[in-house]
Amino acid sequence: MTVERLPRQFFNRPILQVVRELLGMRLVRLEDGQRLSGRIIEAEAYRGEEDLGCHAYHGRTARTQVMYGPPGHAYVYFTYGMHWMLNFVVEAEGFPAAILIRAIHAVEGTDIMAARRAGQPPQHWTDGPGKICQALNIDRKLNGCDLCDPASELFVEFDEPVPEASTTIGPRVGLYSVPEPWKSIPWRFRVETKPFLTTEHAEITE
DNA sequence: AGCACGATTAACT
DNA sequence: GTTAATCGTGCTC
Repeated sequence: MTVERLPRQFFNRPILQVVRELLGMRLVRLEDGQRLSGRIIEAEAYRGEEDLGCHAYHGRTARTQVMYGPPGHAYVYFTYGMHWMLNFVVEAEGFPAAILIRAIHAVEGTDIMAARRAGQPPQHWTDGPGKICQALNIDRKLNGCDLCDPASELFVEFDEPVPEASTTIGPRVGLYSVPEPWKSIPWRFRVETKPFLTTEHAEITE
């Protein structure tokens, strides 16, 4: 089966639609031809200069420049003095909007991820935005990376979409000092944890 | 040049 | 539930 990278057209649409459809898709990181990948199970939308939770509320700066660029690129930033965060730039060029990838379910290259997430059990390899970047070796070198360039080392492949009924929506995480309504606006999307299963079985399966 | 704070994590009580 | 770790960013002198 031939799997294709999601085209720029996919990212060049209203952000909430893109976030919703990203669930289940496969994030792929290539390192010397080695594939590290996982299905996206949680993501959040950050949209426009009015959104006080979005870095672009400062306007265009050296850091947020990528968010104003064309869709389908990676916006990778550093925070809390130690963690990298991976985002996808979406919507039209000139308008700042990005999707934070918060959690993936590891599929390929899990031995390498396990080594980088030393001491952590599988369920904690990639269940946070900083953890994903640690497991997949994503840092400032990938900021601005074109996800739609056939030669790029970071991209998204089509995989089985997640049914609407399996998606839960809620407020974004970690915006402690952001004023309302932005603090509570329901722009966080995640694949619902299946009930009646223990944590170690509550994962996406084919 | 200095400052406050952050789209977090891991370890602890 | 609480907290230390740690430094880039954008703002104010």
